[in-house]
Amino acid sequence: MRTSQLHLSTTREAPAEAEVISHQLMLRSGMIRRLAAGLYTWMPIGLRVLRKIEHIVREEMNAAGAAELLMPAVQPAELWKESERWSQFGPQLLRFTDRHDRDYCMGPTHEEVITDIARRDLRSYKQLPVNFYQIQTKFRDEIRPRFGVMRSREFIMKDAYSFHISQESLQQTFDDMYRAYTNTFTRMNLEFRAVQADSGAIGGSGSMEFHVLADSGEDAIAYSPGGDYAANIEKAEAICTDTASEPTEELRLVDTPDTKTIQALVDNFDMAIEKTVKTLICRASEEADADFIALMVRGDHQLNEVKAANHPGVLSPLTFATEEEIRQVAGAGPGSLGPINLPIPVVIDRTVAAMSDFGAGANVDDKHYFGINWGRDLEMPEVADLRNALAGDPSPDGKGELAMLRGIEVGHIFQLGDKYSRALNATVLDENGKDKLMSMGCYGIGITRVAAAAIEQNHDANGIIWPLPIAPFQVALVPINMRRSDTLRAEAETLYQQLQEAGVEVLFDDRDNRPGVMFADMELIGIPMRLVISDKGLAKGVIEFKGRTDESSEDVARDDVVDFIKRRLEA
RNA sequence: CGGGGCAUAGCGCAGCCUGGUAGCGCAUCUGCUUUGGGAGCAGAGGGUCGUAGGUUCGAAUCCUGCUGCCCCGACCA
Repeated sequence: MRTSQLHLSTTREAPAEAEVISHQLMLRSGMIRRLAAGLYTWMPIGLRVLRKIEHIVREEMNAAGAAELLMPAVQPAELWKESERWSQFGPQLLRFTDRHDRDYCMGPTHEEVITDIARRDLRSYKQLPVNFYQIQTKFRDEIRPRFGVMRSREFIMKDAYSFHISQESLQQTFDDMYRAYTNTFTRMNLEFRAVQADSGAIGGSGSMEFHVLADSGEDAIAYSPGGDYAANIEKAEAICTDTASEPTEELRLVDTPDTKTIQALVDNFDMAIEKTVKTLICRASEEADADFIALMVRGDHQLNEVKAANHPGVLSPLTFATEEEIRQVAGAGPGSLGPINLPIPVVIDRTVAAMSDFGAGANVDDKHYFGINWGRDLEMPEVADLRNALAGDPSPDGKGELAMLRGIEVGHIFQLGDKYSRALNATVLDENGKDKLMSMGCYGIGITRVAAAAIEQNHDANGIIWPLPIAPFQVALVPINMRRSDTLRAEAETLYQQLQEAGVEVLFDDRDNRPGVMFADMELIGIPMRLVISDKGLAKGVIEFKGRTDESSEDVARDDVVDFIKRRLEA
């Protein structure tokens, strides 16, 4: 392709709205253009990247035995009412009516549609297992679309759904998908990690996320450098190996004016933050014998909201009590809460259970208890894993200590079980001729997000550094002052032809620009290899080669240059 | 949706406080020169200052409503 045909449109400055580097570079390089909040046009150069990503995903899915189909983006409300997600999904589901006043939505995901297909088309266990996938545009009316294409409202996803007669079969396909995803991201030359993930309200035994590693990633990943353990911070178990020491202090009630925060407690009373306890009050679930429930973590620890919401006594989604509600149930404001004389159920984190001689609010304004000890001063409440794991915690697999990484979630594989097959009554006849609910798995890759994540992971001051397998072009062919030399023009055209005939994806910069402009543009859009052809070089019989991340260029004999590039591509 | 901010040419910004001819850089167009790291000179085009109202002789500027966008929170590929 020639730059003159590509509509290459680059800018030196990024629009002020772009915050993260991938968004800035995608706008500057002309990959995408914004239409409205969370809606983007993929310009020719951006679309080439998308197609490359799709191609690899498609090949790996096909290789793993999945069958591609294409479902409608618009879905009828009936199906969603049947699964009860019409009411559960909330405002993230974009709904509208047609001319007959029938309800529809833009598909945010396709469990309902595929399960409907399955219950109509699958009759016998002999047809199982089966794994369908599609690569398709989704719409989720996100509260806050952000970071350009990283979290847009309209995006392209590869979503796959598998159907099984048994858990063993589901597990096997799940494992196949795990390998397919590993192959997929490996082939894209991305640095990634598969991590255990929270399976949320759906339950199920298996849920793994695939994260592209990048310092700017939104998700924290806890992993064991010496072992195989890796988990999303939402899921990572926080282990406490300490046990409570014998009490050495008396319990005492202390006046603590102007001490509403843990930090104030530490500052005003010279208290170690590890000797303080933070109390959070949230709404209780129906299982609890109260409207509210108190959760406690050590002063310097962070409540893990996913773990909290998963606790049976806690209302999901997690809803913190308002200050007014706190006053009603505890008799004091949020700055003076603690376990003693708190008339609601209490759940404490494992670390809190191992504390002694600690301080916490007295449930009276401006008063705290110091020297609290479990067993002596009050009964030990229920203990649970409530906090975020931290670097240095023991690894749950028993191998060494946890370390932290940041990642961008680009894939998720999930064992759904029979949640949707039950709701939509998707059954097949088993070997005894009896109806049996199929179990399901689902497997997603955010195609558009992969493009953004690849940039977050691979860029420098000059622009994008595409990994070769997903680069819009493999080679940039840059002629120097072609307009002044018919010889050079002819040579450049010939080389362009030869590269194309050799199957090389080459972008020929045929604009009448100064060299600096062309170099800067080719680097900004991130083409992995560059060939510079000039009269000067041709006089010596050479073409100049430079890799996108190379410090300097090297001369390659004109006659060898096509083979040289082919060898590079095969490497 | 709650909290904060912004809206002036395609992009980045100044002007607003203290009302009176709308400006700068990049980009675009023309001409000449230049040509191995985002050229120079000369010229040109392009803005109902987000929108609706109000105050005023006069509003980009002051006031009010609305809309859009960005940032922080909960959600997710």
